[in-house]
Amino acid sequence: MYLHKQVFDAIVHAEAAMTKIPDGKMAEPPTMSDVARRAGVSAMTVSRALKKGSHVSKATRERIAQAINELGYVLDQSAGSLSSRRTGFVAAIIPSINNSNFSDTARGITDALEGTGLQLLLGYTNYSVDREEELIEAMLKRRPEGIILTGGSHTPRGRRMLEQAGIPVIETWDRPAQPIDKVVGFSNGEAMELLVKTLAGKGYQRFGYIGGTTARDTRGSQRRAGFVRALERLGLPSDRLISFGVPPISMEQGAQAVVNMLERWPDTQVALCVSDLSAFGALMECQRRGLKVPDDIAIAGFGDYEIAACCHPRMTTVNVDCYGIGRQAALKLTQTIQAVSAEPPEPITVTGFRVVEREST
Amino acid sequence: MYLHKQVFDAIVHAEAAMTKIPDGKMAEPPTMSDVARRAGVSAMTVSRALKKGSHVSKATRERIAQAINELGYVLDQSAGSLSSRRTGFVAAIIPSINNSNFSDTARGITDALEGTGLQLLLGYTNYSVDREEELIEAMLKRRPEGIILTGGSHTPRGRRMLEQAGIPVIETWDRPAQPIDKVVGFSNGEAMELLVKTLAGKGYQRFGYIGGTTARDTRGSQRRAGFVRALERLGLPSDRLISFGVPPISMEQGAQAVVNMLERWPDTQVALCVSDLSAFGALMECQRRGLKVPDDIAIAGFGDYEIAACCHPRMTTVNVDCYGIGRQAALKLTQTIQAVSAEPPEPITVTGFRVVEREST
DNA sequence: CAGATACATGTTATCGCTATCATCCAAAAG
DNA sequence: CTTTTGGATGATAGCGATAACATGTATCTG
Repeated sequence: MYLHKQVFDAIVHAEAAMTKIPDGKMAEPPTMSDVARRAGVSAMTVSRALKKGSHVSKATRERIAQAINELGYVLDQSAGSLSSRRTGFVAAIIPSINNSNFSDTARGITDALEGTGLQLLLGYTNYSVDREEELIEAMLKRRPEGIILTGGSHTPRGRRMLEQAGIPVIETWDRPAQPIDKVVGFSNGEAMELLVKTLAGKGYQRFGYIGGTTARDTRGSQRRAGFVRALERLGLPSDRLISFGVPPISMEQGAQAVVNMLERWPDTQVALCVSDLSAFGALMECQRRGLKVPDDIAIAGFGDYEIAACCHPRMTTVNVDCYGIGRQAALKLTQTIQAVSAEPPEPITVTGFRVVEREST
Repeated sequence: MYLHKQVFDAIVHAEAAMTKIPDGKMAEPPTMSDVARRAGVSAMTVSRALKKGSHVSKATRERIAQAINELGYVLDQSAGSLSSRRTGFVAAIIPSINNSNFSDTARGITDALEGTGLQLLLGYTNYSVDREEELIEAMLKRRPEGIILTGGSHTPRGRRMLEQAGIPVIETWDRPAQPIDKVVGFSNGEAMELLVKTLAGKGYQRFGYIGGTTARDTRGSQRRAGFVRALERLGLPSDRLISFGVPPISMEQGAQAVVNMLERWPDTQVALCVSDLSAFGALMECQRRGLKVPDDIAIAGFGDYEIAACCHPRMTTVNVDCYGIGRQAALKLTQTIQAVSAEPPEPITVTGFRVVEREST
């Protein structure tokens, strides 16, 4: 294409990487036929040589390898996919790649995909369902063989596209009331409830909660709801709720929120935070103000980030096995794809969580 | 009669996308021709209707939109790419997505790509050049329109593939001696030198350095080299070097390393760390041991992560504008791609850095 | 009102690869 | 010595879209 070629030419000129053809025009990147011609075989044989497990004689294979090397040929997988109807990748959409539990999930997916011939294509939404819809469409246009999503909230159109895509869909990190297809997740509400109960068991009575505004982050909202529910069951006050900023709320926002909380309810005994990051911000701010944690105020987070195990005092939190969620999601995906004769996997996998008690409570 | 069959087929298609047809096979997803038939136009017109800026009458456009909706059609971009020679995505390869400066760079890229019609495809290497080579090949097989890399160290084969790919290549976060193509980066060595000089100016004399083993993380090695160089110039001892673990070294490793350092050189005045994460680990460990920071020992990091601004005491570090690197890299990429008549961009952009002095030194 | 101009649409020929079937040949089997 | 077998290879026909050109119609220009 014209545009493409210009760019190509410019670079070739700059790098002198490609050879000039007599008439002065630059060479297009080589195709499989070029390789075939040079190796004295048919294109089909080159295709076979590039695919493991097909019958190509050793001699031919070597000649082809040499031709590929000389030409600097790289297979065009898009063309291959079109023909074979297999694109060789799966899509995963997570809210954020930065400083978040979800990147561990992404690692889990990558690791589980290792050796399956499937590659991960990652997208992130910044916690926006609209952005998610865009991403779903962009991914689907490239025909992934499966798709892994975070959470169970999608736009109606996004949901519809997923339902009609004809590929396995795995929703993670949540337990949607109406799953699209398969699920690997846990109840964020229950996890937070467990934390509240555990701390109540240690004698705490006046709980506060710090999180973002509820609209965007559904998992955050569920944690907050779990907080309220648990306290109501225990007959303890559940109205000390600080909503501070747009999710994901940052360390700095956690710091501001805890100040806010202590102004409104100075006798709060323990502050639970929507994530370890805001909890950390709160923890540092308390120290800055000369408050002793946990003696003057206890603090707990959610997610068991590295920071929770490493800060001082070390922080109580809830571990939700982010990496395992990714692994299991990818596993379920590949099992579904390969479920030709084999049993299809369970539609729903509930992953575990556990409270990690440390020094901050 | 004929019409009947069309409608029937179409309905079967639409419904079968989510269910199974009687014979148990999954329905094929609808193609552009299916849409065209249903809308009573040619495939080409459907293609036009899906592309902005092409002339399709309002009435036709609406009929097509309806057909698309009824069939749940999603454009197959791989097929389109093959024909148009434009895949509509750029590849970026970063060392790590987890808790790192590089995810900010990724954000910068995404943001700068907004509205260009180009999508980001992200891969991460876990700091392994071999993994990088694999990723380069995997990406190139999908024919990106450009590729953004972190750093200037690649395997010979990886480098060769990049040179011959015929697309713009941007190396970032570094100033390679022999760039492949374009560069957006800074000298990690100089940045660390500046930090040393700044702190020496405050009176510190006995500097220690904490980093990972030098083999993998080239940027880490460069920072370390800058550390040594700066001290030599100042005539100060530069032998207090702790290499602890495989990069990227974690918070926990930073904690262990600082202990190690204080055992070997108890009179160290300031510990510089390869990143804010290890610096944070060191900071917390010092507090745990009752050391006052910065009075007993000063600590500085590198990268200006959120944690540096939020921890207590707030941490001195070097800000290197990660987000800006991503933005500028993506900008340079799109400029190069679109350099039809316009000037091609400068081959090398040097990004700035600055020391952020806070309470920990 | 002829010719120019712009828009609306269709037809045809690929894009680069792989599925499929056909062919050839040598080694094994009967 | 014929038949069988299976490995090695080639020829052909798409995969689903778009570029490029062709055609037809409406609107404008002088």
